Amino acid sequence: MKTDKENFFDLVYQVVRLIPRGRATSYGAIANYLGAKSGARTVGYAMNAAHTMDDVPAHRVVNRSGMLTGKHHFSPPERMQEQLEKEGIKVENDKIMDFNKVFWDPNEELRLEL
DNA sequence: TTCCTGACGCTTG
DNA sequence: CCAAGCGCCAGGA
Repeated sequence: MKTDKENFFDLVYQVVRLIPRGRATSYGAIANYLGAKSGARTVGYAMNAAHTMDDVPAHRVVNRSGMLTGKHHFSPPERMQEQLEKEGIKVENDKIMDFNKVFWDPNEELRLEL
């Protein structure tokens, strides 16, 4: 019997998978999109579980400042920045440059299910 | 069952 | 403008 909590995690994975290449979003944006505006931390926790999923580009998810706070959780921490730069996202000092440009807000781009 | 920690975010000083 | 504190949800000991 699955609980609603598991559903929340699954929703997070789906949203992250929908992030287009060369774009990035924040934990709070995803949480807000799922209705848990205060559950940004929970989103990050879901990403931790997503670490086992190759279909979930967790490297495209950063905090609201665009800082690669979760890079330390990648296999090699540098993998996250490397992936982002490979997609065209400029990263410097563990932070995404022009985050306002690469920012991908599900509420603005995916406002179809709500 | 209770306490602590954590890939965050917002408000207040 | 910069720094610190509180609140949120979930999992592990």
